[in-house]
Order: sequence, then C-alpha cells, then structure tokens
Amino acid sequence: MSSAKTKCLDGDACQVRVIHLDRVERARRETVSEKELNWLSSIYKVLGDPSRLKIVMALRNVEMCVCDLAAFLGLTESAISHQLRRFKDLALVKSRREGQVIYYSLDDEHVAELLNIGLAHVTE
Amino acid sequence: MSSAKTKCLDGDACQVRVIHLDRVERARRETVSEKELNWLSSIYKVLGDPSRLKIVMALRNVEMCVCDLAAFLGLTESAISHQLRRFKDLALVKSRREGQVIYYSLDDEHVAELLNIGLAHVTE
DNA sequence: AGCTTATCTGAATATATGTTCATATATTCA
DNA sequence: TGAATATATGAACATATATTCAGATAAGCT
Repeated sequence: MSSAKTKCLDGDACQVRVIHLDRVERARRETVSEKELNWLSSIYKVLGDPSRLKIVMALRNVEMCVCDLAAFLGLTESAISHQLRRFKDLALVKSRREGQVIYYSLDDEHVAELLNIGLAHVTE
Repeated sequence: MSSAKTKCLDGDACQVRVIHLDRVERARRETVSEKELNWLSSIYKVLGDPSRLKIVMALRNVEMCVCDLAAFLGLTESAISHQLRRFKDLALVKSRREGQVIYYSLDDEHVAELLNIGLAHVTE
C-alpha cells in the first residue's frame, strides 16, 4: 500500500528498484549491526553441519574427549579436533585437561537453548 | 573413571580407540536419528549465512518482496530469489502472490524462536 | 495481441569447507 | 631419558556453496 510505483533508492547511481520504500527503511532502522550479524550467523553456521551438530548434541549430556567423539561419530580423531577448535573459537565449547586426556563440554547457555528448540522442532 | 585403559569398539576391524565406552554408548542411545540430525542441521545451516540471516531478520517484522529485499541487502534480485527458495524448501518461509508482486514472510514459529535466542546472545 | 514489471531458473565461477594424511606437541609412565 | 598415549596442526583435495549473468515465466497494463 505504501507506494504503488517503483522508486529509486539513495545509492551511487540510483539504479535499485524498490516497491515498498518504507519497509526497506524500516528494515534498515531495525537491523542489527553488520558485525553482530556476522557473529550470529557464524554461530548458526557452526551448528549447520551434521557432524558438528552430533558433537554438541553429545556434549549436551556428558563431557567427552576427542577419541570418544571420534568413536561415536565414526570419524578420525583429527577431524574431531578440527571441528572442536571451531567451537572453541566461538566460545561455545570449553576444554579441561586431566593428564593426557582433554575433556570437552558446552560453554554457552544460549547454544543449549538453540539445540533444545531445534529438538522441539524435530520431535514435533 | 569408567575405564582406565583404551578399549576397542564393536567395528569391522576393531581399530577404534575409546577411553570412555560407557559415555560413547550413552551418546549412541540418546542421539536422534540420522535423518532428524540432517534435517536439523540443514535448518541451522540456512541461518548460518550473513545474507540469509539478514533476510529472515527482516521478514521477522514485515512481509517483503524480492526487490525490497534486494535493495535492503544490496544484492541482485536473482540472488535473493535463490536464497528465498532455500527457505521455502525447508518450509521456513511462505509466499503470497498479489498481482505481480510476491510477498514473503516467516512460516515457522521455531525459526522465530531461534532468531530471538540468537539476538539475546548478541545483545547480551 | 504486444509491452512492461516482478520473479524464477540454470549454467558458470570463484570461494569456502569437511575430511584425511602426515607430522608436531604435550603428558604420563617405565 | 625414552617410549607410548592423546591431541593439535598444516597441507592437500574433493565437494559444497553464494553470487552473477543470461534467459525464461507469469501477471498487469494499453
């Protein structure tokens, strides 16, 4: 309803088509910063892989070491280690050394929430 | 504590190292099916891209058409259309035709929840 | 019917990503 | 100290993916 005709947007060459300028401007006003957007998407992304999802799902209940996870997933210990590093880089998983063994566990309440909602989605 | 020594797991050649057999078996008992795991990870994955995340964030508030979103994101309308199809394939976004214009909006309560938790994470 | 607008589709491409292999580091035990 | 165990790291490769371009549909307007 806002604008019946196609309009232009403030741009370099003004070649962008817009139908609802008000909605675009509202979206621009209400959007989070580019930085937050990238961070947030990287959190979803790290959960968006079957292997990694299986890892955090397991860590939801017990802390586990690399070779346990490797046995559980049926993957190389190296592969697990690589993936665990991605989680640690995002501060979603923490580690605890006990002799030669390093135990991994969840380090973020939000992640657990995200997983719970996902599970609710899957199990209807 | 469960087992001090490295053990083998029931496998083809029994070459898998395991430290905590009980934890691995528990994880196997409590894991969701491979099918559900793939589906769930594909939902996280589709949110795990800055452009797509920006799209659904915008759709959280208003329904928008392709060219609005293209103007908002600064991307080609084709690119937006491609991404919207991914959302539709997962039934996370629905569309409504009104003449030539097709309006897109969220079609899944769980996704909105996932986004809210993500935002809570970002905004502390 | 033609013309314009809005969206979709498929091919192409450059880039990102998951896993493996070989090797390095760190800790324990003899 | 040296051997064995647990994990980490870097290179390499095969696959996946996001975007663009060119062309195809589909609806409204004259």
